[in-house]
Amino acid sequence: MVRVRFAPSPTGYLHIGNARTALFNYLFARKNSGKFILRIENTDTERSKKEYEESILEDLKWLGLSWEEGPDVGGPFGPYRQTERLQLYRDYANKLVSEGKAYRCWCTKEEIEKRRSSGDQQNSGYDNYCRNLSVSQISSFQAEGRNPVIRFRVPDKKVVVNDIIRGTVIFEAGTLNDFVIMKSNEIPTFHFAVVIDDLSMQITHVIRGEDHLSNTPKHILIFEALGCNPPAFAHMSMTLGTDRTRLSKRHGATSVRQYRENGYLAEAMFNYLALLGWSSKDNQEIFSKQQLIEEFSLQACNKSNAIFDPAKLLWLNALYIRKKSSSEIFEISLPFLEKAGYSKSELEQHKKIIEKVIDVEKEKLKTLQDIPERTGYFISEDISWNSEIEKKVKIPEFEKTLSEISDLLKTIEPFEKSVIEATIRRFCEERNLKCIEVFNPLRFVLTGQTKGAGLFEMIELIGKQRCIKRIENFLKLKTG
RNA sequence: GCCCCCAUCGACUAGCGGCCCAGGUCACCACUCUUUCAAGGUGGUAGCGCCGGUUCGAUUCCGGCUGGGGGCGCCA
Repeated sequence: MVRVRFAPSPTGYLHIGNARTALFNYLFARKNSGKFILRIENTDTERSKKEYEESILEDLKWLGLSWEEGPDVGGPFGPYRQTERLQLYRDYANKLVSEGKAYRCWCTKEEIEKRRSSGDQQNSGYDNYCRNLSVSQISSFQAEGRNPVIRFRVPDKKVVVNDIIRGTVIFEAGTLNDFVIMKSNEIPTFHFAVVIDDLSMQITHVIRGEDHLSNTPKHILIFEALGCNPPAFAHMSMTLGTDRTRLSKRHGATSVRQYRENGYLAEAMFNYLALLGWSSKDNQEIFSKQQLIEEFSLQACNKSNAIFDPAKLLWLNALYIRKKSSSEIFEISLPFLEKAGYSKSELEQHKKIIEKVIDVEKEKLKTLQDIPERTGYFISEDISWNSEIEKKVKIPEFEKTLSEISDLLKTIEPFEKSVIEATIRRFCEERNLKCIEVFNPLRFVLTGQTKGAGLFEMIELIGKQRCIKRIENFLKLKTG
């Protein structure tokens, strides 16, 4: 039984790169009919926040990922929050100490740094100072009231990582320093907690970012010291920003929360993230979740880092918007409409018309955020005209033509797209006017915009009375 | 300083010794469709980092170099 986990640390919103890691774990679990487990790694008590944990869970769910075991749903290997498992880590740590595989170290940060900078070797980090302390040294440290950390006694040997994505990677453990597994506050470090948790939660495959590849020997060494076989490892390529450095705030939006708030669809994000560092045999680009699950494999993962390209995400987003029905889009765009100032009741009241508008405007939408400005002139009673844009559409004697069209509109019955179009086209013909010279300015007068859906469907949706009123208002404005 | 990973168009990638004077997608450009804006259609610009091997033959295999990324925390 395949068991994989995603183990975020709740120190911020769900990052795009982490979301991709979560996604790959999820796909692998589903593909292999295994379990996907969510574990909260909150041993950094300084930076971990409950709000972040909640937001990460929300965003994962929004993305469309679901888990069988986790802090919210429980499970047979819980608890799933590391701060609730402290006794477990302490027990294992003490076991290692009693077996001589780990030891207490009383050095302060300053002492370590001092010895490092004064030493002749360029070697960085801890110098294994407390490895073999005498009983008297230990008791004198204790007498000083120092709180020790527990360090792992790193053996001098080769450690082989058989990585599913990268193949065999060999490390010389002798180049590692004895690293801390328990902090002086008796909270485990990441390296120790992951191993104990992956072990006790019976994780079979550890799928994580390449930034952990260099740390993997430490983890394997701990598994071995505990007399256990390590899980299989798969280190995915990293997600970088457009300048090839780590994706960070400098690159704009980096959390899935931000994309969600900017009007991106979960399906688009899901699909896009899957394409980063993975590809199907035939280079297919558009996948449903189900197809992705069927096609996914770790072997097909690319070894080189991938740059997050917002432009391609945007393209996919527009594509997924076009694929959705207008009632679906209406539902998910409600928060955006409300944010633009429409009340819930107002939106409910105009539901039918907004859906029609979405139908007509759908193919122009890039994000859900575009919806308010695209639908505003259908909902509002009155509109205003931007004088800058107006300059583009001026034509001579337009006022006169406009009032004639207004009169014409009054006579149209039924007020439907095809009838309106036929009437106005006939009008242009009779006056010997080029259609385009009439259509564009008319669009501007009626909507305040120079872009939008087909002119006649817009006129129909705006409605006879409002069209006439808008023309009147416009003429009033022009003639003083 | 030490250790590890990676290297095909601007970006994501296909390629697993000859089918490749390198294919697809996004972006970009042009044309087309068109009442606007899009979407769509057609076409185009653009890439195997460098140097040595191996081989009849290297994008593909090996080595070095260079470049990029990562790790070496009482952060995860």
